[in-house]
Amino acid sequence: MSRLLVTVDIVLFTIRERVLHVLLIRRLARPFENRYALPGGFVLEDESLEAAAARELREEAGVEKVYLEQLYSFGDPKRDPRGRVVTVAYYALVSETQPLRAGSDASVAAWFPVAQLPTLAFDHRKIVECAHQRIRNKLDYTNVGFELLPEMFTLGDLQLVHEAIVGQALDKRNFRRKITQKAIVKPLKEWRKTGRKPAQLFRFSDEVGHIH
Amino acid sequence: MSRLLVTVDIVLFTIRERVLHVLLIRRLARPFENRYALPGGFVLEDESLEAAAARELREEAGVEKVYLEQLYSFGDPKRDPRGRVVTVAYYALVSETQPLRAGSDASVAAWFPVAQLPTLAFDHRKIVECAHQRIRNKLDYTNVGFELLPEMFTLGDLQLVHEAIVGQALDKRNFRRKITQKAIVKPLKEWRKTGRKPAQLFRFSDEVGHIH
DNA sequence: GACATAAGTGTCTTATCGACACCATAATAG
DNA sequence: CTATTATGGTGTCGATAAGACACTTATGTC
Repeated sequence: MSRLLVTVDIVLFTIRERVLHVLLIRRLARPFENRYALPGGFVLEDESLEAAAARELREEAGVEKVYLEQLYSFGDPKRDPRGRVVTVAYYALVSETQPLRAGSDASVAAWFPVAQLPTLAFDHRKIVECAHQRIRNKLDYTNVGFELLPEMFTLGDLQLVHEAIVGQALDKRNFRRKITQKAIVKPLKEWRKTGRKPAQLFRFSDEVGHIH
Repeated sequence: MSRLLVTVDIVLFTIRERVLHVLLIRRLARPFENRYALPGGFVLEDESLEAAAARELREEAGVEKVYLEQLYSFGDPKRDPRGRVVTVAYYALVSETQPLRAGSDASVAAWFPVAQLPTLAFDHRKIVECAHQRIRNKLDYTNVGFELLPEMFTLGDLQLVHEAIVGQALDKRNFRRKITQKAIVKPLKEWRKTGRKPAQLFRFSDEVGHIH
């Protein structure tokens, strides 16, 4: 009946320049000094795991109100050289347009393409890979794709999100067919006029509700 | 940076009499004295989470060598009236023929149909429902169905397992087509002679490997 | 030998998924 | 102003998967 250190670590995804990125934080303390690691920290005595994850996201990444979901718990006794630490990993999704609050120490937090990560501290690489796999799997049967977009988006935007997550190009017509016939998206009467030909805007059809 | 109590709880499934059952243990101590609860216990300082789950299964249920997979972690600060306890839940699957070792205190451990559970201690009902949903979802695209069967089984057996998990009858011909064309099952040259017409025996085709 | 029980087998229809090519519209470059 | 370029938007065909559906066969029991 021993007490253990319990942390949460969060894999925060976003899409920048059509590429899936993860937020990493440069460690200033030992162990793994100067290595990049996931945002995270200890769970306090009276907060839920999810609340801890949300708080760490706020404190370390300056991010508020994100889609947040539990990923997996990692408890190998040797995963932290300092001693026994169990971590409950979460993943989170933010749209590119929702900027990180500058409150976080910008010099240490940075976005990395998920396909080109630096060497990470602890077992964080494994955690990132686990999270990436999870959102790839959930792309088809849940709403995770929408969480990486602003409220209004074009079908082109949505396709780019899917392509960034699965890491390969998709057929435009097949993609649009699948999305529209699932009726999880609601066409608006507005068109985006930027760029080339105006594109119709859509929003997530909240009548369906969020599926996890 | 507070230390927290960390437990593992295990939802152990089996199929008895064509119905999905869960193993529960009657609590002898407070809180929830005399209520049924999931087998589980504290994680020791130097064992992994999975090792803790396997150990508790051995100690409390007398079960060895089962399919064991992490389910979810529950960390509501109020989930245990004694104080803060984070639990990492696992689910496990055993075949009906693999008997529980009598070593466990048989008077307190008992199987309950998952559809007719007694009132459970803590948040264990939620954990069982979460596990049930998980294996239902995984039935189609993983091997969980086989883990509830002995090494050799008939397609009729396998169909009964699927029916017990999804809770409804399946069409025999469609089921057999799906199973056989996925080639995840290997026909043997043996027939089971019990019952009525002899039925061909199969085994899980381990060439495919286990898919989680 | 009649009956009860589970094993085993095929077709048709429908839905889904992937492959595939062209025109339209607006901004920008020359 | 017109040529270029980038993105938006659209339909068909074939393959595959999935669901609905009924009868015959082998064995044990009464």
